[in-house]
Amino acid sequence: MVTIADVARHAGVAPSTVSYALTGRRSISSATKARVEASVRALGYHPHAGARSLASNRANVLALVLPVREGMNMPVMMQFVVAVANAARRHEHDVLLVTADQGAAGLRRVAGSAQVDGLLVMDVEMHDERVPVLRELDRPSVLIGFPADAAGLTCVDLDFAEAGARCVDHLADLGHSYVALVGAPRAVYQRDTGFAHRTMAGFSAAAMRRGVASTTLPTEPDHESVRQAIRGLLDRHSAVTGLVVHNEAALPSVVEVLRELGRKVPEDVAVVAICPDDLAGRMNPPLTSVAVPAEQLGHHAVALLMAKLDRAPTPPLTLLPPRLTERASTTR
Amino acid sequence: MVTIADVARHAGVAPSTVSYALTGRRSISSATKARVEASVRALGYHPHAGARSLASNRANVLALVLPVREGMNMPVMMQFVVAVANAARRHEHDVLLVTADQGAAGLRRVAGSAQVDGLLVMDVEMHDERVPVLRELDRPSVLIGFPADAAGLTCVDLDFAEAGARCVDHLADLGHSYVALVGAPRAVYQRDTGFAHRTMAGFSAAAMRRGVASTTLPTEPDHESVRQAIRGLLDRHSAVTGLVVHNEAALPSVVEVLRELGRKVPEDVAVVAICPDDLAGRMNPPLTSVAVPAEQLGHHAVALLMAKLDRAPTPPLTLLPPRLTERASTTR
DNA sequence: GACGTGAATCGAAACGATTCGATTCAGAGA
DNA sequence: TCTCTGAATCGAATCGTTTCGATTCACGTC
Repeated sequence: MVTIADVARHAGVAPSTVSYALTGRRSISSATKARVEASVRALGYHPHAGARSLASNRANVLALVLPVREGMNMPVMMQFVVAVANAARRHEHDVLLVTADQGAAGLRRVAGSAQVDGLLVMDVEMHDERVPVLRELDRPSVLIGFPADAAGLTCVDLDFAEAGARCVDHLADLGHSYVALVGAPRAVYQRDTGFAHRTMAGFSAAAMRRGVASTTLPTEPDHESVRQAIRGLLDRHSAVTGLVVHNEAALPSVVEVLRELGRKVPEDVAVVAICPDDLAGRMNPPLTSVAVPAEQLGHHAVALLMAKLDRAPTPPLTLLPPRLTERASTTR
Repeated sequence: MVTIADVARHAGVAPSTVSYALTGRRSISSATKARVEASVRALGYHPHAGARSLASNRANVLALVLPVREGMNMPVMMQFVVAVANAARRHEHDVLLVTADQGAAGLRRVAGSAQVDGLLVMDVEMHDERVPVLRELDRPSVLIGFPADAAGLTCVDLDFAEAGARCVDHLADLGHSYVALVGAPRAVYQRDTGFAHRTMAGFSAAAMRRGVASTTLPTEPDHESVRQAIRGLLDRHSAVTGLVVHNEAALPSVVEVLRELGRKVPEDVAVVAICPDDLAGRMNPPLTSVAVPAEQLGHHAVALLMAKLDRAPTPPLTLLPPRLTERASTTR
């Protein structure tokens, strides 16, 4: 293995000078710096991560705590993961995966062993068991999503309440007077997952505000369940002409079932989705949607965590404003 | 921070004794061991990962190199990731994420800095640029999937050739005499991704062997493309009565389009999918399928990597045998 | 009773970086 | 000429483990 001492010898300087030349923590003459960098390349030097973390008390690694639970949407999740990993790299950090089944012990382990400098927690529930653990840990963390009691935490999320409201507003603007929210699977609500609740709350509140009748139903993603749910919905609430779908996995089935039931989109039923933009655009017809900006959320979360690591002040709550894109599934 | 010296003091032994008691690398009397463990719990001691890796030359971390490319199926990918993470934990290892966009430099960095002990590489292409890098690295690695030239590498994968063949055999057994392979998006073939090629090869070879006419078509996942593809297929090859679908994302659309075209499944067209079991079972009708055993593959890959880390001999190539499950989309 | 043996434990030297004074040196100011 | 200053560099301590002899001790043997 090539060590910093080898580089120092090769460049004719002291090891500490190499360190300063590479980290930039003290001023080094540009001539020396260039010589050091040349030696680094010549020898193929990579600082030993363990030694570095031991000496500097920084691992340059973030933990990404990702639950994989029933009803979750994997493509969206994956977008997050990749966005986070890439954003972290841009800040000279790597990402260590911690799955939810490792539980509180997993969090304590990676934080306690100084394996990671900070934690990023995804898919936070209203009463999340991981939240108290995070509080007791001495490492900074950022939650993507937020719990009922967010005191003392840093959270980022899409403003789902506003997203739900924007959907209703859009439909109301188009003249619809009876709308339904086709939501996440029941399990997600039972877990009290924040984003699902907030969407629903925003949806209902906006309906009230706009004087639009509304109803909501949780939906399982398999085709048969969707069929029964939609059929039941249109039976019981025959005046419904606008659907807000907040369930990526069920989306194709919803559209198909409407067609099957002879309801044309958008003529008979308008559909607005809350999902990643590319998914909405690929549907047939392309769906008007409020984007879930996975990429942007991931970047933002990493940026906040970096700020906390630098002891910079950070806003406790960041809600990204929803953006609605009109496509063929709703028309004026 | 609680250090091993603190634990040693608390337990009344030398630091080295604590180390031996915890790692089990030398025999320690059970009385002492118990005392040390009690102290560890009492003080909440976690060994400092950096110090450990520096001293022992092992990081207890695996790199998971995951590309996220066009045409890839995220749910399957995610199953892999989670399976790998959990399997790694069972071997006392963590998982560091390396995304493909970090390229060869990323591999060199994590390996060169001793950040990881070994690498797991997913979605390997026939002529994968990462393969030469892996060869030059001094760390052991395991590929999930395999390249054209696998000499000197350790690879695990589902036996996709056999999977394709099993599908044809099943359809041939049912009396079908003209079958089609609805494959991955064109981009996947253009990249020379191994699994897609091998499925196609196995499919075609089996068709020859069984005296069954066959055709193949790459397929984009969006609904409209699927419709055109399937319609075109049934126009040009009107005698096709059996479909093998190796494209998770297109699956729902394929079934829907068949229905739309008035072809009943399984009466008019039999469908066999190559995809994760749960997905096949959730479709309407439930599809006969050859399972892509993500969980099993992930575990196996980790087990092999662990064996290599222990310098145990490992088979260079492992092909998991495909398992076909009959469901409602094909009938006798 | 001296001796060899093996199990249990100790002590100290790595491991490879960072970091904090200390040192050197050139140039400015008096 | 001497001192002062600040930039550039050096040297040594430090981080918290693991690991490799060395040491201790109890016990059985001759």
